[in-house]
Amino acid sequence: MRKTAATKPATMKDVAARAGVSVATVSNVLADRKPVDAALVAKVRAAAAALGYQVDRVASQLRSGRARIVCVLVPSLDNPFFTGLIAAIERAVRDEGYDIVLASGHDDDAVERARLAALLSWRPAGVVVVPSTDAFAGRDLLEGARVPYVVVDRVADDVGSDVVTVDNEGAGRLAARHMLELGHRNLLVVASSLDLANIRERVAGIAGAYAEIGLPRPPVLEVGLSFEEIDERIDRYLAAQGTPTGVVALTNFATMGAIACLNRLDFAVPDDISVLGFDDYAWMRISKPSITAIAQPVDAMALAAWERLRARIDGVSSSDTPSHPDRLKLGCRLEIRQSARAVGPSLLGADGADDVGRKQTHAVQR
Amino acid sequence: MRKTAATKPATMKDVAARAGVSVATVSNVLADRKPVDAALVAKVRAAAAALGYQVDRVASQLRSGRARIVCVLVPSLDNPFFTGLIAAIERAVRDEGYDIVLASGHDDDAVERARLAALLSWRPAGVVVVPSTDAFAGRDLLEGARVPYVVVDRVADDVGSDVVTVDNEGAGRLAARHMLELGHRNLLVVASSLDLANIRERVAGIAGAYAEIGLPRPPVLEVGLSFEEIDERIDRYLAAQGTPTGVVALTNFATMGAIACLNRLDFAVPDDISVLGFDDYAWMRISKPSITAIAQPVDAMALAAWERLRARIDGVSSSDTPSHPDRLKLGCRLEIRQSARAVGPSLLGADGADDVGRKQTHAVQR
DNA sequence: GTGAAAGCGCTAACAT
DNA sequence: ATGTTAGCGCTTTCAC
Repeated sequence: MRKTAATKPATMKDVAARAGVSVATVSNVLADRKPVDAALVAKVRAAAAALGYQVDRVASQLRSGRARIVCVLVPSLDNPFFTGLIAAIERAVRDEGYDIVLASGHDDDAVERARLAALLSWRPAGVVVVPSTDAFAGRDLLEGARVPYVVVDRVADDVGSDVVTVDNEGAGRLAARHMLELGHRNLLVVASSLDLANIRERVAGIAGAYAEIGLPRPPVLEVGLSFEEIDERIDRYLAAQGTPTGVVALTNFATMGAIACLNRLDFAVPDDISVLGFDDYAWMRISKPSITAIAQPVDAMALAAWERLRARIDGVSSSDTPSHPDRLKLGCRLEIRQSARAVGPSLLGADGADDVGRKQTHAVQR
Repeated sequence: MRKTAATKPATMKDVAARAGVSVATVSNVLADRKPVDAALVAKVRAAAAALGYQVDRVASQLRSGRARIVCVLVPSLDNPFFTGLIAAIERAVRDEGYDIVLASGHDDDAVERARLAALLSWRPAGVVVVPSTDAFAGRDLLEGARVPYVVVDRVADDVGSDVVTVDNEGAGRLAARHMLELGHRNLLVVASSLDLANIRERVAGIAGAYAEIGLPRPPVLEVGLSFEEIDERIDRYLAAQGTPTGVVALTNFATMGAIACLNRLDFAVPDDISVLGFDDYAWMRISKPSITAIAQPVDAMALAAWERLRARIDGVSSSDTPSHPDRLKLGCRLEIRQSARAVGPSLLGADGADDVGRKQTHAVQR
């Protein structure tokens, strides 16, 4: 049995013909735009259902100029932090009739630009972008397109666009103070790449916390993104510099890599060495030992980004003067578990002793 | 300083005017469709660059009838298996000029249908769908839309559409035979939900392997999807039925949940109890002990799905008679690590002793 | 409350 | 090789 040749999908005209009304009426009924006589509404609905008709959003967008597309561009789809962000954006957006067009910058400026150009050619209502590098190679495209957009997570300099980030310095400080409280003087900071501003801010937070109490800033080891690299760099560092009492890893990959390396070298965590990681995933809870970590407010970031974006989208269509760019900085949480233990008396004053299992930096909006 | 009101993006007409040519020529240059005089090409390119012009894909699609959209619908964006699939699909399609419109069925038939209807209204070139349940609530929409589509991973019955799955029964058999080789007579199978055909197939594979050598089929515990549930069900089972020598968990969530529960109950893995999990993620390698697991060929699945889809897309446009539906079944790999250990002599014949670290089921195409 | 008709930005057939 | 023009399916005036 041979399938019939691909029939074209039904159009509004088909529905109109079947219902015995004009296309304008069909449009008004299906979009619930103008009041239409109840009898006609029923006829139109019946005809549409019979034909399995769905409005062609492409034609709709072209004619109306109103897009129901939100583009999301992230540096990588292999990183659970970004896919978590996407999941949260999807939840926020889907009930408002928007669809997500997704792309990855593959951690590369050139790819980012190319993908962004492709995304923008859909003339989306707005875009959420996590730049692949501090260069933010796609910014000029975004500006040129005059589309509402919000930059999330990786924000290098203070430009005039809406921004949602985490309080990275506060997070670093939070991590450092926890380690100080546990008596760690001799800390190693493991960072993916110091080319990323958010990572540098985390480092700065740690350095600040140590400096505040007169301790030298802990050494920072830049380890890259592949597990092999991470393993090798840490291994070499330990061989050359000796073993610190604790490690703070500044990304989820760095956290995994550090633990993998320490396991391989047969260091016991936390007995031989303490580990404090970044990001909070299920495996960190079930891991043995469970991993003490700084949890980033992924859902809140996504929600805030969408809220801001929607405000801009609605603002534009109602010819509102857009308010000034919004810089939102969300606080992180410390999840105290088993991988970091005390190696001596607290190095903080008594005021640091609010150690009840979770701590939070302030959410700062300015 | 006040921004100027949102200027409309440049159109092809603008570019044509600036370059002193017709819109048709602009179109031909930018789409590289017809040969155009070099001098004009240069002028057009210059004008387009000056205006930062990008073709409006919405208008382009409406007019040409050719879409460069691939829709991807998965049951959940919080599951690394599905996000891994998405990542691989993105890599495959991006270089061919397609963009991905993404949606989640949220493990719910009704949501799946609704999201699919929304996706289809973009009139995509094709869609990749992982059904949320065996009911595959969206299938009729897909059929009605006469759009090329391929069903991935969760496939309940043998319908006439392209399908890419894993050899679930083979995977189950692979897992079971490994445990048998390690001498496990007393096994517990932990499944998320037996409402999913692929899970039932894995169970059947395990049961088959045990039956083949005259052993009773291992008990199967259905634990749901939340960690709390998993923990509670396993805890209760162990209390009531006693401790098996080994656990086989049939999804990544079940694997995590099982390990979490055993950790909480202070069972040592693998000394007190062996664990064999499903899916293969970085945390399983770094975990202590590292987790022996069945790895699914996520990238190969995505690639195969796209290849099939593209063939259909191209086939349709060249008025080819579509070939018969393709059912592709890919083999899984066993990653032998530390979480499953021998508890006695192998229960298999000597032919089962090919234990060199990795095993693979056959890739079957039919 | 309903319909006729214009036109969104582009592509493709046709004319030159 | 280049230009002119119709029209994709819809939304939106504007008549009625």
